[in-house]
Amino acid sequence: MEYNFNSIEKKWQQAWKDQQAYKVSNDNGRPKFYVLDMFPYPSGAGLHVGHPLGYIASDIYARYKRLKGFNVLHPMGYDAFGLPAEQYAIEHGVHPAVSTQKNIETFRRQLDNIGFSFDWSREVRTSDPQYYRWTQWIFLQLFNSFFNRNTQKAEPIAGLIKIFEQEGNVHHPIPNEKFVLNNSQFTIRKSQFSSTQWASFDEATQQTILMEYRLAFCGYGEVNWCEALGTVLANDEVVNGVSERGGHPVEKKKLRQWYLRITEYADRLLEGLKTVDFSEAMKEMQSNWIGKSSGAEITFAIKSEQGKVDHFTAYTTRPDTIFGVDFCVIAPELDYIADITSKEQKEAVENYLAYVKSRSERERMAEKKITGVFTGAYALNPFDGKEIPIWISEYVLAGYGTGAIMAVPCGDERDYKFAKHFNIPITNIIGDHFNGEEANPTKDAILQHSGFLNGMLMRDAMEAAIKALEEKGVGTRKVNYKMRDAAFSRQRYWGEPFPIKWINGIAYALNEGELPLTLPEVESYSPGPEGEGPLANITDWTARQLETNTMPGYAGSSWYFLRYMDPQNDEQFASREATDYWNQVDLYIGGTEHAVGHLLYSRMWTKVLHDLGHIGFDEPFKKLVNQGMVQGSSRFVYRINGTNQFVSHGLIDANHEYKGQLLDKIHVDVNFVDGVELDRDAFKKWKNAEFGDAEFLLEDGKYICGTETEKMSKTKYNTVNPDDLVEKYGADTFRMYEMFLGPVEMSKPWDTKGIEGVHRFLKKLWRLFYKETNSGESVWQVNEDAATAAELKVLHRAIKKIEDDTERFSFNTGVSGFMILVNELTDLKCHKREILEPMLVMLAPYAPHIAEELWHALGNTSSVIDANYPGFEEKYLVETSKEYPISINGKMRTTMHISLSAEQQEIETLVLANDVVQKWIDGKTPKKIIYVKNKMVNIVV
RNA sequence: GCCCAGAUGGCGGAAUUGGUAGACGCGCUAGACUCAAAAUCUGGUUUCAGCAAUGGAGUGCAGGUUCGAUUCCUGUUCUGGGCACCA
Repeated sequence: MEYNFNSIEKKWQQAWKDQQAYKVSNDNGRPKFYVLDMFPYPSGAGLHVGHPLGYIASDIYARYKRLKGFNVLHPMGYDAFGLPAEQYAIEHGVHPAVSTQKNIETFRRQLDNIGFSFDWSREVRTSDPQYYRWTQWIFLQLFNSFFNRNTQKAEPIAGLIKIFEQEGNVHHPIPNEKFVLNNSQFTIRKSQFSSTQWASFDEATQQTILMEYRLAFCGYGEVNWCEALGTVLANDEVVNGVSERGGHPVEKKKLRQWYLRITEYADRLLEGLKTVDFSEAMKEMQSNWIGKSSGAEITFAIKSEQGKVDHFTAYTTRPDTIFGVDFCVIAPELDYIADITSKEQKEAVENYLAYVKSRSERERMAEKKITGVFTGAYALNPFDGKEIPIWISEYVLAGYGTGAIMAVPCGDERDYKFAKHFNIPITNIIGDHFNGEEANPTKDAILQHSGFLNGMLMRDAMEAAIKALEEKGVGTRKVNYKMRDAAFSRQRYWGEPFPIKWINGIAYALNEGELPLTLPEVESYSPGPEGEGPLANITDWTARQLETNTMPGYAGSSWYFLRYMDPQNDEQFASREATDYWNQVDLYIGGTEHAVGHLLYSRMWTKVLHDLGHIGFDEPFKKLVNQGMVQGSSRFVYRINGTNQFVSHGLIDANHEYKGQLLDKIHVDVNFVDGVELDRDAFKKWKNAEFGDAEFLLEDGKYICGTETEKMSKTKYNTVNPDDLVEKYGADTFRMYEMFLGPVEMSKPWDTKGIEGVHRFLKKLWRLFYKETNSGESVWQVNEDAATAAELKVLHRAIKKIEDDTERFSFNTGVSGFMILVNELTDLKCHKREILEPMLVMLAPYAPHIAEELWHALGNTSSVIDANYPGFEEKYLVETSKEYPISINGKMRTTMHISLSAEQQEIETLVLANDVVQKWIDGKTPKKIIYVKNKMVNIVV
């Protein structure tokens, strides 16, 4: 028998499928373990070698846990709604459902090649009506709930209505402080209303107010509008002012949009991070995104010519610096600017506002010039009445805090630069801490020139200042967040329809019985009128007054981990029994790119479902592992400009030329390159029209390519298809090699070269079972002899090492562990069942096919994947006698055989009895003898 | 600019709590088998000096703590990632 991996792998993949070997039941008496991969968006490009990295790691862990006696849930599915399929539909007229189905089939075929242990009976697809029915249902839960700030959790909106009927909203103020209700009958101060007022409101007014509380709500707001994509994007989908997908420009636009009131969960999302096992980097990304800061809002009286506006409010995190305020700055978008501008400054202000308007978001972010204009008005310092000029500048953002700041140039770098630029005098309140050259944001200075705060340490003065502000009624303690409510609608076709009906401008939820509201067929995927989605083109849809937006890509992915627990349930999104049993995802593997998108949204949805009593846990993922990116290792050829001559990399001059001639640097398909040496014939055939007559200037008879590490992509010809590697080396080799590349978390460039080594290892392992004779035959050579102590030692050490490595996700050293084991057994000429059988069980998570094949060859009838993971015995791990290094004062002198069973005391005796040691320490009594971790004995004289 | 992570042979990377740095693999190299090549197997492979035994240096750079530092501390350089007018 040769190691014919292709037939072995096909055979066992089929067998596992036939036996439904990976089908898992909800509760089979064993402890549960939930291993989840971030499900893929099935793109048309198929898998490259980077995609399976995380899947292989999770598969190894899932299989390992199964062997360890756990009931393991390890499902897979598809994030099937999304922009690319729709874009493809617009360009090629193919229905997104059709292209998505085709892409899924490709993905599935590629995944199956690698031998994963997914329970495919639990597959979910977010675009399946039986799935998105429950996405819509959860949306209705969000729509029909509000966040009760007093209990800090989501509660049904029906309860809020009862409260309004009894006491108005005194104890439940409208979350948006800027909200103003225009009602002809009542003037509502600070958006507060009584029970009688509530009762007198008409339906429209009541619904408008309720909309201000709903966790999924509709409102007008500035959104990130992408003209090229014809849709709105969430903040995390915009990178540097352009869309994450496609890199199209994004502008601010006011539109009616659906939102998730995720800001209400800011604190709990932050708190929850303490209870989960995510990397520090990941936690930090999330908490930066939430961006909690605490400080105070301070009201400044305004002294202006017109006198129309008598005060404004600024937000600061440093109320202790109140006496260092030398000017105030308000955002150009604020509506009261015209009312405070003086006659003299009117023209300058108007010019400035026009200038700001002319600048795009992108320019503003890219340039960061210091610009601004004086309004002619003054703010009065609430404590000493000092007149403070009020400026307008684009560096103050309207959307954060109050859109107005108090500027303290000696303590804040931006304020300092602004003051210098406009020659505003600077007050120094921190003495020597301020050198006049740059601002110093310290909190450890003693305050000066600060009225009643003089002599106080800044960190202590914060509290004192807030107290004083509150006592005077000119300020309050205030917490702010950078995070905004998440835009939750898209003017697109390929997404979940909202289960919402509009009647007289009021949004009403559909009944649960009307779900799923299925996506209708459309004739064209182009946008509807006035920035609306394609659904607005359908007469029947609009006649039914249905919402024409669809949900964004992250809707379906915010809860899919729950559906896997009970995927066929058509009564509920998942039974409480199932969610109680499977509970949190014990191990979640995926990339960091979802740090502030998917991971935050799914955490929020989980919390809402928990608050409403639908599930019993409020964090979805117990442990998160971020796999690193696999980068492409690109190869280049260099053509002399204007010729068909290609110059080998080593012949190129330091200034990237060849004998003074310019070179074109051309990406070449990495699959034609062996290491760095180009397969010249394959290269010519590749693009025959262009390179067919290529001539090569060689070095040592070879054409050497240039290399660079870049992102893996088709256009750079640096993608490697796993199918090809599986075909050539087998899935087991491919799996182990992906792991062998390095730690799962680390990003690394793909290099196919080393795969031979792993393949050689598997062949060597095979030869422990089958001996190749000189005549070319293979003979079964496993015997039933009892293992020797040396062999058992080798085995048990390997069990311990590989188990440890697997537990701590160090799969690369785990693979090394197998290599060492096989090398040692080969050296020992050990072909004993007693040793080889447990080895196969350990191997099964890493290389399941070969393990299964040899397991059956040993005469086992049941599958290796149902075996028990071997345990190790301590006694085989302990060295009975070992060569110990002995050092005197840290300087190593010799080695000695010492019995390890001896206690530390006995070792001292042994050491001191040794003549050589006695000579070294020259008859002196050692001060101490340090016995270090079974490794070294050090004598300090 | 701010925050985080990292830097180890020709290469990918090991060293789990401070204890003989360089496991394992690639590559290179010598040898075996072969008419030959491929495949396979065996040995060598941090570097400098030496025929060798052996000795010196060595984990980005400069210091420190320690009998002993890749590991801990301070400073510094570079690389990767994240955030970026959030007051």
